[in-house]
Amino acid sequence: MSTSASEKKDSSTEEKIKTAAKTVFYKKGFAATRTRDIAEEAGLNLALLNYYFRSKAKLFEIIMAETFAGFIGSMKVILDDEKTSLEQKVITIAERYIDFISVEPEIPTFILTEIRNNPEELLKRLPIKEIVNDSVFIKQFQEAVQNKEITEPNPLHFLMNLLGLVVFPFIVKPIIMGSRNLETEQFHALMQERKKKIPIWINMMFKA
Amino acid sequence: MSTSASEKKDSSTEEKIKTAAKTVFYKKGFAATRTRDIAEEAGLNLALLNYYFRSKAKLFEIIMAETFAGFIGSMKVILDDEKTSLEQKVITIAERYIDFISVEPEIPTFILTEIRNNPEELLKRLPIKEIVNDSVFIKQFQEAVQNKEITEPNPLHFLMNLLGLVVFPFIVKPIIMGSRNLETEQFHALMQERKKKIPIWINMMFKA
DNA sequence: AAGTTTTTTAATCATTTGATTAAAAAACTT
DNA sequence: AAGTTTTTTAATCAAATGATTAAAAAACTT
Repeated sequence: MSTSASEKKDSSTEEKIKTAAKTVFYKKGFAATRTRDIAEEAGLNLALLNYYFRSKAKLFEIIMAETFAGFIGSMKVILDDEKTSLEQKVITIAERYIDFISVEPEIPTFILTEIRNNPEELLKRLPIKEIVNDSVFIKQFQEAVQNKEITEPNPLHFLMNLLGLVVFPFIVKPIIMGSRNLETEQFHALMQERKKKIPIWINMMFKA
Repeated sequence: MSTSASEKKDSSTEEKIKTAAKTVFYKKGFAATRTRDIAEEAGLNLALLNYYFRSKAKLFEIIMAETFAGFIGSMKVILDDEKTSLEQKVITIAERYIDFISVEPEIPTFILTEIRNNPEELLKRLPIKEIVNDSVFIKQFQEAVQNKEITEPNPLHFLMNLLGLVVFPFIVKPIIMGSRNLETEQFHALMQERKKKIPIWINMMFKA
C-alpha cells in the first residue's frame, strides 16, 4: 500500500462511493436515487458499487445508520451530561444542531422521510426509549417540575417544542425564503438569530 | 347516465383512482409509488390510470395541487380574516390544523418531501409571498409590534414557531410514540392537549 | 521479473415499470 | 333492437434500472 492511512480513508474508492451516496441519497431519497447517479457523482464505474457494497439497499443502510448515529449520538451526549443544567442543555442543543444542520441541510428531510418509510426498522435500530428515559435530562426535568421551576409536567412537550423550533425552519426553508424573497445568506442569518432566541423562548414557555 | 351527480363524484372510476392515488402517494411518495400499486389499491385495471390521467406524473400533479390548495387555502382564509384578533388566529390555526392533520397524518411529510424534490415548481404554484405579506395577519402583527404588545419584530419567527409547534410532532410521531411506548390513542391525546397549550406558549413567547 | 491477488471496466442480463394497443364489454343513442 | 360511443380488460412494448460476469488493468508479493 502506497497511501497513508488517512489518505486511504478519504480518497479510497469505498469512501468515494459513500460520500457520493450520501450526497445523492440525502437529496433524492432511496427510491428516486439511481445507482448510476451515485456512480456518476463519484466518478466511478457502476459495477464498483456492487463490488464494495453488494447492493443499493445495503449501501443505503450504511449511510442511514451513520447519519442516524451522528444525529442521535450527539443528542445523547448532550442529554446525558451530568455537569450541565437544563438551561445549558437547551442552549447547547440549539447551538449545535443549528450549526450542524446548516452544514448538511438535507439531513432533516432525509431522516423524516426515513421515519415515514421505515418506522419499525428505525426504532429497532435507535434506542430512543433508553436515550430519553434514562437520561440526566429527564432527571433534571422531573426535579425542576417537583421544585415548581417548570409548569409543564410532560417532558415530551418540552423536547418536541425544542426540536421543532430548531429543525422545522430548515425543513420549510424554500417556503421561508420564497415568502419574503430571502437569499441563502439571509436565511442563515435568521437561523443564527434563532440560536439565541430559542433558549429564551423555551424559558418563557416552560419557566414558572 | 343512471347515477346521481353526487354518487358519480364519489364512486366514479376517475374518483376511485384519485382516492387510491392519494393514499399511495401520501404513504410512499412519488418515486416509490408504482402505478400498479395505485391500480391495486383502487381495485381497477392498470390501463385505466393512463386512460383517465395520461401518466403517473400528471396524476401526481393533480393530487399535489389539490393537497396544497387544501392546506394553504384554509391558512389563507384564517390569516385574512378581518374579524379575528391575532390571538384568535393562533387559536384557530392550532385547533384546525391539529384536527386536519390528525385525520390525514401523512400529509405533512408528503408536502415536506415535495418541498425538497421540487421547490421551484412549488413556489411557482403557491403564491406564498402574497398570502403572507398581503394578509390581515401581517398588518395585525406589525401593529402589535408598534404598540409594543409583541417583542419580536419578525413575523417569520412567529409563523415558523407556530407551525413548527403544530406540525413537527406529527412528522416525528413514530419517534414520539416509540420513546415512551405510547399507543395511537395516547398520541392523539397529546395532540389534543397541544391545541390548548400552543396558543398559551405562543403568547408566553411573544407577548411583551 | 514472474506470479498472484485485488481492483476496475465494458458488456450484458433479468426484472421492473410506465405506457400503449387492440379487442371485449358496457353504456348510451336513435 | 341496431348502431355508436365510452369504458374496461388482457396482452404487450420499450425503456430504465439493479445486478452480474468475464476480461483487463493495477497493485502487491516473492
